[in-house]
Amino acid sequence: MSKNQNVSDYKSTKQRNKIIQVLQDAKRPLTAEEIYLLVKDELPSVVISTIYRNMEALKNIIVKTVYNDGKARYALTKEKHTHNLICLKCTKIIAIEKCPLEALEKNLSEQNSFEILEHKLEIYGHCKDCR
Amino acid sequence: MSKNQNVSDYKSTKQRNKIIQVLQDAKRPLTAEEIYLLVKDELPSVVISTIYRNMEALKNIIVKTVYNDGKARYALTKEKHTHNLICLKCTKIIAIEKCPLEALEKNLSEQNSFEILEHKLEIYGHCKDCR
DNA sequence: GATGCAATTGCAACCCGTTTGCATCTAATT
DNA sequence: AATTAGATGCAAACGGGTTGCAATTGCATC
Ligand SMILES: [Mn+2]
Ligand SMILES: [Mn+2]
Ligand SMILES: [Zn+2]
Ligand SMILES: [Zn+2]
Repeated sequence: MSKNQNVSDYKSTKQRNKIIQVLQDAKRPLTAEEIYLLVKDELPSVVISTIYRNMEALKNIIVKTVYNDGKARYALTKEKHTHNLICLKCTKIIAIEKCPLEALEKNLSEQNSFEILEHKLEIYGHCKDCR
Repeated sequence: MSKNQNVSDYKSTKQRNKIIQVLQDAKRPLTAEEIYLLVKDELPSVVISTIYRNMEALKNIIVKTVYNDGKARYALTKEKHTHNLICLKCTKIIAIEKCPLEALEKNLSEQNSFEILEHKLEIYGHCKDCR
C-alpha cells in the first residue's frame, strides 16, 4: 500500500498505455494474441505474458469472455458492449448493436435474488453467405 | 462407409452408452472431468480421451459451451436447455428455467439474415449469500 | 460360431492458451 | 540521486484438450 492518497498503486508504463489504446481503438473484443501483435507494432520487445498480466491488472475496466474456441476475448467495460452472431462455417462475426438482455436483467435479478454484474452471450449459426 | 442401410457407423460400446446415461442423469452441463469420473465408477479402465472423443462423435446430440473458467461443459441437446447464473465469489450455479432469448431469436435472425442454430448465455454476479 | 474389418479404446506424447518464478528494469516518491 | 514496489522479459511450467499408434471390440457376413 502507498502512503499517499492514490487510489491504486498502478504505474503508467508504455506497454500498459498502448494496451489500453489498442482496446479503445478495437471495434470488437480482441484475443490476447491480437492485442500482443498490435502492441508489438509499437513496442517490439513486448511479450505476451505482459498482455495477460495487464488483463488481470486492469480487470476493473476490462470484460473477459471465453469463446467456444477456447480463447478469451477482452474489451474495455466502458465501450458499448455488443454481442456477436458467429458463423459456424466461415467464422464471420456480426455484431449486434443492442443487447437483448438489458430489458430482462432486472426481472432476472429480482426473481433469483442475484446481483447481475456481467453476462456472456454469443449466438452461433449460418450467415447469409453460407446458408 | 458401411455397405448397409445404417445411418451411422457408430458402435454401441459400454463406454459410449455409459457416457450418454451420465449426461441423461445430469441436472446441469458437466465438464469432461466430471463425466470421466462418473463413467469411471462403473468402468474403471476408461481414460479421459475417450470422453473427449465421444463428445466429438456425439456432437449431433450434444451442446458444448466453454465457460469463463476455460472448461467446456457438455449437455444433451434434447434435454431442456437452460442458462445459468454463476456466482463470481462462491461459484454457485443457479439454473434459469426459461430461456430469455427464445422470444428474441426470430427478430434477431430476420434483422441480420442469419440462421440461428444455437446460442450461449451465462450471467455472472453475486448470489444471495455472497452479497 | 468363426472371420474380417472398421470403429473404438487405452496409453503416452503432444499442443496451445494461459500462468508463474525469477532476475532485471523502471515509474514514482522523497 | 537514492529508494523501492510494481512492471517487464524470458523461460519454464500448467492444464484442458488433442492425437498417433497398437491393441481391442462391435458388428456385419459367412
Ligand atoms: Mn448484453
Ligand atoms: Mn437459451
Ligand atoms: Zn458464414
Ligand atoms: Zn455466491
